[in-house]
Amino acid sequence: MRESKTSRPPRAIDVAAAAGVSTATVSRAFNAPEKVLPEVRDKIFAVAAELGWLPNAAGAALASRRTWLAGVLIPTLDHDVFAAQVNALQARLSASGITVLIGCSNYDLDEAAEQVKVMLARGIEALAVVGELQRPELFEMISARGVPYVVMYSHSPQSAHPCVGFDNQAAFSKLTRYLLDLGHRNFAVIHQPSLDNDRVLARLSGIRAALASEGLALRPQHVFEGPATFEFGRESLRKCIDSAGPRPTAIICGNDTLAIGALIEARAMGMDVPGSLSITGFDDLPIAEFTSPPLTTMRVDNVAIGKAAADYLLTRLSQQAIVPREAFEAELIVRGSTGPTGE
Amino acid sequence: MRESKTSRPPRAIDVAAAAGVSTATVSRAFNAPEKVLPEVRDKIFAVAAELGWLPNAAGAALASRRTWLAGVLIPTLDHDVFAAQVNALQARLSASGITVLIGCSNYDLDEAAEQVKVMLARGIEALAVVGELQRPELFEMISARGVPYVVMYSHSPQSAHPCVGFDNQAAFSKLTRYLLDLGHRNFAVIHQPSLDNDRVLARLSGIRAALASEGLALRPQHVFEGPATFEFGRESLRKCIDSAGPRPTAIICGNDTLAIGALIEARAMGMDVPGSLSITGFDDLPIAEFTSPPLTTMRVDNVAIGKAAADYLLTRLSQQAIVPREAFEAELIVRGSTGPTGE
DNA sequence: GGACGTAATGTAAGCGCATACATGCTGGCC
DNA sequence: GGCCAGCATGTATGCGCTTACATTACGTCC
Repeated sequence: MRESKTSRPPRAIDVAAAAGVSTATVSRAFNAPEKVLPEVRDKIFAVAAELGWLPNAAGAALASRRTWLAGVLIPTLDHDVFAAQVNALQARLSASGITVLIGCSNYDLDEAAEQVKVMLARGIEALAVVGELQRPELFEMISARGVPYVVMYSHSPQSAHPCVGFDNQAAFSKLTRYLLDLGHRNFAVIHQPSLDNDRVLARLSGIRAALASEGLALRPQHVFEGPATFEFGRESLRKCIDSAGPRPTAIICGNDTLAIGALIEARAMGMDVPGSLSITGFDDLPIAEFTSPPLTTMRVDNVAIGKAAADYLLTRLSQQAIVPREAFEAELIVRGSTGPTGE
Repeated sequence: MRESKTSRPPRAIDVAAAAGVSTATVSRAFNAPEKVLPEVRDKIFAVAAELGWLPNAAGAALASRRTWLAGVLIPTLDHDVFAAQVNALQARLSASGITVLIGCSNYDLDEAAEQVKVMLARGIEALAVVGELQRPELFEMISARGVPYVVMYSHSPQSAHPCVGFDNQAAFSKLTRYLLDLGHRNFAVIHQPSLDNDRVLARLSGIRAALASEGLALRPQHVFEGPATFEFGRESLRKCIDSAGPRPTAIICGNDTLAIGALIEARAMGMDVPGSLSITGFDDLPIAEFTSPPLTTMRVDNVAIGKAAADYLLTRLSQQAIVPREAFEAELIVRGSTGPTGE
């Protein structure tokens, strides 16, 4: 491990010289140990450790045409849902010797395409991307290079892409159905920005579809779109309650953060939840269990999705077989924030 | 962008041929545009786009001896604090054309050293690492290669490493001091696993130091170490209250999750917070403002830390000047979960 | 005992680029 | 008008590794 700060890092040829072998043998000792005599191998390992040699990945990639790199493209790391998926995916791929490049698009499609371009230049051999609503050139680029990919988190039956996720539309239809069955007929929705976001769009259409099956619809003044923060949830709840006309008895929120914000504000306004107002979330954040009342929400196993996406890519990397797409289901978690209409 | 799936990706020489120039000019068009005649440059760009050529990073790295890669080593992405730091750091470095490799150690020092080894093999030119409690070989490896690094998140005055973070010990001393000034004399602590974790260790010693200055100490039965979950917070609070002997009037928690767990349980047990029990957290999670009562906690600007770490590395990368270490301060946020002792 | 298979290692080419150096060309200046 | 500066581009080498192929040594089998 000795090596002066000024000199360049040792190369395979240095190890070879010190061990009295050729660079080919050094390479084999690390990449195909069984092809090298145990004593020679041990000598090489000892010398490499002594010199602090690490095989230069760029050289290896160039010569072997393998980078052992994969990419994952998500909107942001600043969201438990994506962080959990990436964490699981990375753990899995890392165990197979694959380094993962994480790209964040910040919900910007052009940025997403740009990130993929950078990743491809780096030589990723597989890619997982959140959301299937992307610039067409994004999929074109990876297809042109024959890089296997998978769409994570969302899963729509008619999707043109392999995907590992759940059906956002079906999930919100189920949730809405649950509320309809409770007797609710007046709904409000508080949701995240929908621009370029297929998950949010699918959720909204799931709600509308379920309502339509009962001949119901959302009033424009009862749909609130804004940042996924507690504050926006609170503010929207207030506007919703204060607005003229028939007051909603059920509020469907795009995620738990918005729902908890709404819940907090409803309680602050002295409203009876679920007596006179039902509120639902999505994600089942750990805190959802502990709000008062506990939040009715839906749970998705993000760790499983990350693992499944990794497994899918690993399979595609090792063989040509087409693996069936994997559908997860969002599970409805009924807690205390929802109940029958008071009427 | 045409290119069959079977053929290998185009190379610079293909672009050169199609544009009627040499590979040197293609390289210059992308890396030193001002050295190429505008019309030639445009032709090259057009051809490159047409062919879908992306410069192979491995080849570029080998030839230029620059990888434009940096690494960041964190315990896990599954924690808002680290995710926020990484997100900010990555955004900053990405804007400078640097790709960041994210390594997660899962709080395991050997795994951390292994990750750094992999990163060095990939050719990272800079490294940010959370926590200064690491295997010595970790720092030896990066020093041997002359790779600039910075310790993120923690910052202790006597540290041997450049660091961008705050003084965990001082922060918890300040917090404890605040409670002491409120009249508290009986304390309990609920904290995360301290093994190999300098942040947690420093926090504990900050608490003990402040108490010692008043001749006080923590009773072993009032110190709870376990996973940073709501559940462990609840469970510990219950044990704490049910335990024999003098009951603590203030509970210092290692982070907000534990504190909120404790708060929930205290309220469930019918205790008056802060009337008969004060509870503090750390991190100032968004939800901390909305618990009942709102949680007294401490805030650290993780986004700023991530940015500052990136800036430090960027500076070290561009010049040799030693940049002074940057000290952040944890800000005390007094809310409703703390108050004077009831006595 | 000689031919041959096999295992261990060496030799050398080349992966896709960047860049030092060479070349050619234009224009300005005395 | 000749010379030279300076610009645009080309030529060719090598970055550090892997791997096809060559070589060597050895054991085996008839």
